[in-house]
Formats: sequence, C-alpha cells, structure tokens
Amino acid sequence: MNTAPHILIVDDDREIRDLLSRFLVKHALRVTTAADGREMQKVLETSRIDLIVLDLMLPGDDGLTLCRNLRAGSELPVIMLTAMGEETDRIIGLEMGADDYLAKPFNPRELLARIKAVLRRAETAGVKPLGEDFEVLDFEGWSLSLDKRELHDPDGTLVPLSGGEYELLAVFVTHPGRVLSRDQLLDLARGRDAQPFDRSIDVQVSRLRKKIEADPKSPAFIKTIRSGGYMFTPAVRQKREDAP
Amino acid sequence: MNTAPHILIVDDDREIRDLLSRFLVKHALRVTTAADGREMQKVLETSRIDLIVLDLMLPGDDGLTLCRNLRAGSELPVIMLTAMGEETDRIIGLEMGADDYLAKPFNPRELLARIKAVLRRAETAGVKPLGEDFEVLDFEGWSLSLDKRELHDPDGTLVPLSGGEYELLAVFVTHPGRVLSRDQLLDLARGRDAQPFDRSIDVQVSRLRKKIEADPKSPAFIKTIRSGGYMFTPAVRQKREDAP
DNA sequence: CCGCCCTGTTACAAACGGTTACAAAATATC
DNA sequence: GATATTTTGTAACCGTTTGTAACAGGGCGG
Repeated sequence: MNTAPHILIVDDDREIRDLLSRFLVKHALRVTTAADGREMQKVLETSRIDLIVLDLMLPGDDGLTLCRNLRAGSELPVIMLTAMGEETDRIIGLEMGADDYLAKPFNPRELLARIKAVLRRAETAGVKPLGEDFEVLDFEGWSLSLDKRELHDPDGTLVPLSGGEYELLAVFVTHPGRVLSRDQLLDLARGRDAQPFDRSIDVQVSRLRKKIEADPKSPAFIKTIRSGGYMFTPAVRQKREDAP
Repeated sequence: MNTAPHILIVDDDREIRDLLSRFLVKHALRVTTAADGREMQKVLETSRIDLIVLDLMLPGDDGLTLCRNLRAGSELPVIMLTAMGEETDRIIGLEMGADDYLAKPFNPRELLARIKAVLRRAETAGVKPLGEDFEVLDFEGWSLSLDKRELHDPDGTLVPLSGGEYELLAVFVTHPGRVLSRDQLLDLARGRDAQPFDRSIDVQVSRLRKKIEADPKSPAFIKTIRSGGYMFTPAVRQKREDAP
C-alpha cells in the first residue's frame, strides 16, 4: 500500500529539515529526517530508504565522508546539498559518488524535480534496496499488521479477512480521520477507476463492517459521510519494529 | 447542487482580487476575497475555505507570517503569490510552508491549474499525524466528539445524528455565542451557496432541535435571531486529551 | 387591530446508502 | 487441467436522509 518513495533528509539545521520535509510530504513522498551521521545510520538500519538528501556541512563526520561510506556498502541514491558558490564542493561531491547536487539556497521545487529524476534513474538501473519496514497499526485495541497482512482483534485472535477486505481496511487505517471518497478508495485499495454507478466500495465496506464492527448497524469505526464517502474515525497508533 | 471548492484570495490590490475572482468563479469555483491578514482571519472564522491564495506582500503582517500561522493551526492548503526577483526566490525556497507558489506576473490559467493540482493532492496527501489529540467539545453536559462524529447526552448515552445534523451541530458548537446567517451556516455545514428561497437550514435546525432540546418549542441551545439567523448560546468547553 | 414578513413544522419526492442474492472471476485443490 | 471453493462486482430492493413545497402561527410596524 505504502509505495511512496521514502526519502531521508540529513541536515543539521532543524528549520531546513522541517521545511523540506513538509514540502516533500505534500508532494506524495514519505520523509524521515536526521541531524547527523549517527542518526542517519540509525534510520538506515530500521527503515527502508529509497534516497538520501545529504548536507555537505555536518557536525561530526561531514557529508563527503558519509557519502563515501554509503557508496562503499550500497547503491542508495544520494543528492548532496552544498553551500553556494563553492565550485570545488560540487565537483568533489560528484566525485564522491553523489547522484546529483544542489547549491543552497535553492528552490524546494528544484529539489523535488531532482529527487524524482534520480529515483527514475535508480529504478531503471534496477536497484532494490534491502530491508523492510515492519509496521503494525493499532486502533481501539485492534491491530493490523501491514507486513503479515493480518488483523487481530482486542483479544489477540486472528480475524480472517479476504484480500480485498484487507486492502480496504489498510487504506482506512493509514488514512484515519480523513474523508475518503469512493473514487479515492477504489484507487487506493484496488488501483482502478470507478465505473458509472459503481457500488462495489459500498458492498465491500458493508462486508468489512460485519467483521470489525460490534454493531454494524451503527458503526463506530467506519463512518459514512453522505455524498462524500467514508471516514475511519479511531485514533491509530503506529508501532515500528526493527527487523528481526 | 453547488458544492464547488471555496477559494480565499488575499491580496491588497483590489484590481488583482477582482480579476482573479472573476476568472476563478467563471471556472466553477466559489471565491471570497480579503485585502489583508485581519480580513483573512475574519473570513476564515465565518466560512469554510478549501484553499487560500496568499500574496507575499501585504500591509500589516506579510504573507510569510500569515502562512506560518496558518500552518501552525491547520493543514489548509496555501498557494503564495510572489513578486519576481532573486531575493524572493531565496526566501521562498527556505522559509515557506506553502503548498505551491507562483511568481507575478502570471497567467490566471496557470493559477487555476495549480489550484486544481493542490486541491487534488490535498484530498489524499498529508498523512495526519497518527495518534493525534482528539477533540471533544462539551456544553451543558452534552459532549460532541469531532473525531468520532458522535454526540453524547448528559447521561453519556449516544444520540444518533444524521450526517447533516452532525455537521450543523458541529458548526454551532465551534461558533458559540455568535449569530450565524443561513448563508454562513450553509457554507460552513454544507460547503455550498444558497438558492433563492432556500429554507433547508430552517428545516435542519428544526430536526436538530427535536433531538437535542428538552423543549423544542422554546429552545435553550439554538436560539433564533429574527431576520439574522441562528445562535448557539451555551458556553462550550474544549477538552483536549492526549491519545491514550 | 391588521397585514406582512419571517419562522416552525409537516408531508412528500428524490437521492443516497445498506444489504442481500446471484453471477462472474479468481483461487485453491485434487 | 478440471473441479470445488472463495471472493468480488452487479443488480435489485428497501430504509434513511435531505431539500422543497405548503401551510400555519407569531411578532412587529403601521
């Protein structure tokens, strides 16, 4: 479900981190941030990262060193951020193996464009990073494992779901508190467009409610928004575990 | 029925406001305008806005400040309009939390395209922080959960509300002690404009009163303001709890 | 006190969503 | 590869919700 590329931003300036993070998240990327090389390592061990945006100037090991180390162990794409006007930095950055670089100050849109370009390149080059996120989402005592594609009720017993029911629930649980239109649900859960008079989502919601709602007649989890779609109302908490 | 997205244009130049407004209205959007931050604030309190087009240069608080404030409290999409220049690009690049921006002078069609793009993105993007605070509003012993879309009476029992009744009550409870015209209520609760001789709000208020007023004949909560609209009179207390 | 305007309320029709049954499609099993 | 089983989408039926119309009552200015 969560197929958006996962970007790791490494910069010691908190403001820049937050700013870029917000901008990229808005453009359908998943983002994690780190302030220095140590944090970066930690993130890399516990998450599947598709691309790193790395500041050249960092406390501790600087960006160049980190970039070199990264290159030694993987083909993870790297975009370097360099200080303005230092031609040498750029050259060195590229020599160190960065896939692209950007001079500060820069336009976030420019960064986005380069990220997409580099990802496209990396994809065709067939780089398959190893490691996986192990995600479990909890709501009201229930627990949905996105890796095992399994749902457990508050007692911990496994609730059998069909593939389609799982996909739909996964969409809901990853978009809590949001009104999702039938078109969106169809796109997110089934990856297809709606046909005229398409009621398949309604039927699927009905089936799902029968399995997870105490009283399907007055649903507590999946609320209907008339002429809008559906909304998953419980608070959802994320448990992120290290790979075993 | 008219349920088009509602755009707020904030620009100190009256001519630009009118021009853009006319253009967007012609393209099936609903538009309200404001000349500065104060007016903007006022509009935001009394109508339901889907997206803000914000000029960078404004009298009083400038666009950047306003944008940051907006960002702090909501995820309302913002498109910034900037004057052309080198310095701005840098400011924009680094300090802005806007969803998109456009350099003046621009083609209105360009703005329209970006508005549509941002609205489309806003529908799905922006994964809400998981396990967020949840908001519960109390009045006279009653309790309305904005997350669960549920109303509980003083005994704590769930009072079933239709979607429309809930939306209307939510508007009242979030605007207590304030006279709301039928037009405003229609905009806030339904996101649409009024038709000639539109009495739907009256009917909905009547239905709502039957459910929440001890004596609907002499309502204690929702008071009628003759030739003005309606007003929700109880004091509303906000309970903001951390997710468990 | 009268009439007009405004609002409350009920009745009704249209639109919308829940649900079941059934057929088609996908999947598992032998 | 054929058959049994499960899953998924479509159609149909029915209950709910919503806006509109119609009528009745009440306040306010004249």
